[in-house]
Amino acid sequence: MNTAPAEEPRWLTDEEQRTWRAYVHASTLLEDHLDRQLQRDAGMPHVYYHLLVVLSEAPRRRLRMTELAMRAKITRSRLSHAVARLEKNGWVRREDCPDDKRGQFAVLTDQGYDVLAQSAPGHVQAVRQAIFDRLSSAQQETLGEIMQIVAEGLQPKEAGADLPWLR
Amino acid sequence: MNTAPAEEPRWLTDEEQRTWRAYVHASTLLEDHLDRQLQRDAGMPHVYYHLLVVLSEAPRRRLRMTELAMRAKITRSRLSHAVARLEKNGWVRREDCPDDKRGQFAVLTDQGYDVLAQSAPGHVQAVRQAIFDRLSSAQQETLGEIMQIVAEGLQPKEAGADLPWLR
DNA sequence: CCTCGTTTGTTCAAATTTCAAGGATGAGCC
DNA sequence: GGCTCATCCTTGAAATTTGAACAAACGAGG
Repeated sequence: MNTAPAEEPRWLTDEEQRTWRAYVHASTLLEDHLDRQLQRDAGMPHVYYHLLVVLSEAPRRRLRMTELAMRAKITRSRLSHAVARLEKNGWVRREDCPDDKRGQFAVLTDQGYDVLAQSAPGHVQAVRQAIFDRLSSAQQETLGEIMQIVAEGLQPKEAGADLPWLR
Repeated sequence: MNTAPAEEPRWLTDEEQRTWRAYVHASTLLEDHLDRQLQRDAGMPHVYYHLLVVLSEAPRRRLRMTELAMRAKITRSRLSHAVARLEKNGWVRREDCPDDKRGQFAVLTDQGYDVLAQSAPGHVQAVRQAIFDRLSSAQQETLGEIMQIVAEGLQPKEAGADLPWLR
């Protein structure tokens, strides 16, 4: 029996290679760009900003920690640290969950909402300048499709996966 | 004079919003996925792996620190720390530059090359499974174009930009 | 009620990243 | 040479992220 795969791996073609590198290159630059823009204008990195956005859209601007972590695609550990930091800034507050004594709600404060409202225009502009102003509508449409497909492929569990016996 | 922008910012349309969120979602999942895959199979995060790849393609498998930083799109500070770590692992070695006493070469060691050779198939497979196996050739082509465009828009200086008086 | 296994959120330490600062060298110029 | 400014890379501290370990609370059986 072999310790290594018997077959030569399917390497990327030159074309695929170029595409992949372009992706890595662009996504790196974009994350850096948005992080710097938000750090400068809102005082927090992109991930934290996104947490506030997700909270702002939830009913009563609050979510259970685990739910927030899932919607923002980060680990609970990372979220704990992030919320601690945002709490220090006064953007977020924790509240006990009445139904479940283990549970905590992360609540967007009024002050947090204000920061969001003030920095949102700049952020939208940055995203627009980096992406949408440069792409045709056909390209935008395809980009959406592609990212949808890629995300589905990587999603640990899609909606309903917690009910595997139904599939 | 106004302290705030006079005009309502151009918010994203619903369609743009969906596309943007799909992008953030997918790119987050993808980076996490590759980081975990490489951390498990190669003992380093994706960024470090990429450094080794870039070095492996350079003549004599070596590059000046600044050049490596630029090609990998990271800051020199980050590179210094990263190389220090890779040096501890024995995958990279530093060498003085004869022409410029300030300069340092980062050199990929044989051991580093081996690690790369051993982990490359798994990495390629991960990328292929996440992206290329799921996209039509038309989608792949468009993805390449899009990322090329986005990268150019964010590139601090493109080729020749260090000669601004020529433009 | 009790026990077992799961879920929830936190915490610690280690690793990584960022940012500002700094030492050393190079290059142009008088 | 000496002066000035830019470049090369490193360093240290603070911030962030990761992964493992943990206590508390839940919940299904028995």
